Amino acid sequence: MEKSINEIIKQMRSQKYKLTPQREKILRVLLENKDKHLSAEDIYYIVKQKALEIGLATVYRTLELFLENGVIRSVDFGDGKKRYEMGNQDKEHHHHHHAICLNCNKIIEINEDLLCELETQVHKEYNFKIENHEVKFFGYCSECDHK
Amino acid sequence: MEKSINEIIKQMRSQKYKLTPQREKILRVLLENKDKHLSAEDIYYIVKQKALEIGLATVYRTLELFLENGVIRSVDFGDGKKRYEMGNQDKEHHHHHHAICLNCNKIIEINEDLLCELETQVHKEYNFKIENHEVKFFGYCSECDHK
DNA sequence: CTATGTGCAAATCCTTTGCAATCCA
DNA sequence: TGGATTGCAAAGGATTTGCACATAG
Repeated sequence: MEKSINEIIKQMRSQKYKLTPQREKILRVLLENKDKHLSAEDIYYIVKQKALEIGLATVYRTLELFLENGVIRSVDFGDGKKRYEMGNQDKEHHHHHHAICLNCNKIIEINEDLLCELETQVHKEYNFKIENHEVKFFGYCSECDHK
Repeated sequence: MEKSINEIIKQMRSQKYKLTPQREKILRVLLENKDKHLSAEDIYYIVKQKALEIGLATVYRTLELFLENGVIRSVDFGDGKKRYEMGNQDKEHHHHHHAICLNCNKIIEINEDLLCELETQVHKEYNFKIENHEVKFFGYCSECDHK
């Protein structure tokens, strides 16, 4: 279940963070675009459009803050910029995968928790022809686990 | 089976490409560092060290060339720069996965063709504690497949 | 009030590009 | 020779940082 904006705001307040109009607006933009994978610049322009003066640096700093607090997560589609979406990266939370079209750059969200059902599955369910896949595991190696 | 340097050189020659000392040196550096995941800058310095004057732009241009011809592939560990290694990205070829330590940034190569055996497997075999994994599929969606 | 947060501009980092000089085939 | 390739320096795009001013709590 996704956290509501109020829960997140409460969470922020309870820490040493201030709830500025900029932060709240960025949060709302992210919430209103759960399906979009916005870049920092995307967010910057959307917020400005909504009649709030804001600097690009503030957007970056706020996203960094949200990232550190598990409010959002970042995804990298290899196009040179990071994108952001609601939700944290914890293992407990739902992971969804992305299929990126090499031709039209469309990003298809694949809600499939098991990685087991490999190319065949993806191909069947989404009619997406896989040319290449990339897997990254983030975590701690045996030497660092105990630190 | 990996192509030998001679095969690759032959392959380059057979096309419209010229075999310059810079290109050959870069190729050798890549061949000699199969396990390293070098960035363009890494390669630049290694080549210079080997007593060959070269420009960083040439390194980038050569890597681009090799990439287009399937001589090398690029990997992105999310640290802001691309890294390169021998081998192409074809589905027919062997894929290996990377486990990236969040603490020491060590990159562990996981030679496992089946993705099925998920976290449990990786944890058992490499003693790597996964906090997060990311999967990317590159290919063509149903709308683009036929083009 | 005062630590925190903001906007702006400058700085950084990686990568690409323009161009005249150079080199391989 | 002549088109491909190089090195340099400048340009580019994304992100970060320094700093004086503004503001939430």
